[in-house]
Formats: sequence, C-alpha cells, structure tokens
Amino acid sequence: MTRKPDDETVSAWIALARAHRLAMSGIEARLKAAGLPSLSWYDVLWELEKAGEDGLRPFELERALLFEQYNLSRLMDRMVKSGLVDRCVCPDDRRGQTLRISTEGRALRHRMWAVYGDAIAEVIGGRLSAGEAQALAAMLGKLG
Amino acid sequence: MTRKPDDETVSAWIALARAHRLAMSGIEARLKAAGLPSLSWYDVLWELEKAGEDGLRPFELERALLFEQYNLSRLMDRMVKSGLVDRCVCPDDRRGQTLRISTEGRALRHRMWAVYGDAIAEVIGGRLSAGEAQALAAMLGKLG
DNA sequence: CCAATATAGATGCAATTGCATCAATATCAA
DNA sequence: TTGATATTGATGCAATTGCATCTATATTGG
Repeated sequence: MTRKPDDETVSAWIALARAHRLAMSGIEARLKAAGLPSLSWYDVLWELEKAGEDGLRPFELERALLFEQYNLSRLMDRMVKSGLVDRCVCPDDRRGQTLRISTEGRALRHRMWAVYGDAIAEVIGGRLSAGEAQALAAMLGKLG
Repeated sequence: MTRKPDDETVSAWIALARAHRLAMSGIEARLKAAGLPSLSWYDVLWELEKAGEDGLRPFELERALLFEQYNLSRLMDRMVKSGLVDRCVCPDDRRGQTLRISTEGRALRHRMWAVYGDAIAEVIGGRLSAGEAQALAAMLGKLG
C-alpha cells in the first residue's frame, strides 16, 4: 500500500494552510485596527471597480471571488445598505441585477488599500525577496 | 511615492489566497461528502494524537493551531460532547484542564485521513511534482 | 504575606456562515 | 408553442464565529 499523498505534498499543503492563516490574520488585524471592513469587502469593491461602468452580475462576482452564492447575496445586502455598492436593474435578464461600485465605495477601497497594501508589504514582502515572491506566485498558480 | 508592496509581492499574496481557497474548498467538500467533520476537527485530533498520553492544555492547542481562544473553547465543548476528546483535570494548574484524544477520536481521525489524504493528493499532489511541492513548502515556510 | 497584575478558560449576545429550499425567470427539446 | 429543466438570486433557520467581558486561579513586586 503506497501512501496516497507523498510527504512533500503533505508538507506543501500544511505550509500553505499555515502561511495563509498567518498572513490573513495579520492583514485582517491591521484592517480592523484601522476601523476598516474586512478583506472580502475589499475584494468585492476591487472587482467592481475593475469592472467599471458595466458593473458585474452577482454570479460573476461569485465566480471571480469563489464565494458561496448565499454568502455573496447577503454581503451585497450589507454593502448596498452601507452605500458602497449600487444594485441596478439588469436590462437583459429580469431574474438578475447589476452591481456597480459607488463613489463612496471607490473612496473606501482607496482608503483600505493604504492599510492593506502596507500589510501585504509587511506580512509577505518583508519576508520574501521579489524573486522569491515571483517564484512563489508561479508555483501557487499551478494549483489553480 | 514608491508603491509599498511591489507587484511581485502583491501577486504572491493574491495567488496564496486563491490557492488556499481553492484547495480548502476542494478538501472540505470531500470530507463533507463522506459525512465527516471539517478540517479543524482533524487538526485538533491530530495534535492531540501526536501529544499522546500527556495530552495538551487548551492554550497549547490554541497556539499550535492558531485558533482563537473562544473558538477553541467551544470547539472543545462539541468534541468532548461527541466523545472524541476527554477533558481531564489538570494536576498543576487549577484554572486549567488537560485534553486527551479518546479511542473514538483516534478512530475518527484515522477514517478522516483516508479521505483527507486522498484529497490532498488530488488537490495538491495532482498539480505539482514532488520537487515543486518541496520548493513550495520551503518558500511558504519563510512566511512563518 | 498581600495587593496588583497576568493568565486560563467560559459565556452572553450580535454578526456571519452554512444548509436547504424557494420563487422567478430563462433556456431548451419535442 | 409548451412542458421540462436550468439558472439567478433570496431567505428561514440552525450552527459557528467574533467581541466583550467574566470568574477563577497564578504570579509577581513590595
């Protein structure tokens, strides 16, 4: 009976989970300390900002960010209520809607980036050279 | 104004978050499909199994797994109630307690590993050579 | 020793997540 | 066309998480 995942694979997974938890908690802590919302809000704002005028359908956002449908649905409730995102009627699918970032949303994303960017620099950049970071990204890309 | 995190660093973080989410959801989905509890249960069982006879104090488990205190406290309630973990009096600190894995706990961990190990093999092993996995683990290790 | 402080773990309550399922369209096959 | 199926997004309810705070015991400085 050969072991299914070899030791290198297991170690890679453990290291991935650990590194993620560590980086994530460091970043989230900094955002919270600055009185800012959590990363998932940032991710939504950034996707919508990139999408521009046309906005995005919830299901597109859902796939882009790998969110659960019900989760995104409720996150959008909150973000719309907070005035960061506009829910617009969707011309070509009456089941659906179009989401667009608001001016306030853009402003918040910008303020968040100031903290988020610094946090990435500290948590990741401070520990890897640019070359290492590039190699890491490439390797991780294969997992997608 | 120099950008704080350079592009390679940002890419590495994005890739890390994405790879983690993807691998995690694949693994959790397989566990759930097999009617098994989630990874955090596995992590606890495995730590306690490694700790052996002496068991571990909650705060040790907390640090080993990077759990929040209140989170672990409640997880232990559930696992003790499920008969997977024994809560024992702690001889040298009357505030504390000692956690030990039960026989049932060991059995469950074993059954979980069958699924979990396969999942790691598919989600990670299937996409990286042993050499790549080793390199990835090394790089991720620097983030700890 | 004793008061001040720190550490271990629990818990009430609010917010979020997960699960199952629903209603409303859209699409497709006969 | 039309009935069957698929897709989009919402929602009731249970489980989990997060936050703040509490109690009990340990430790430490005077």
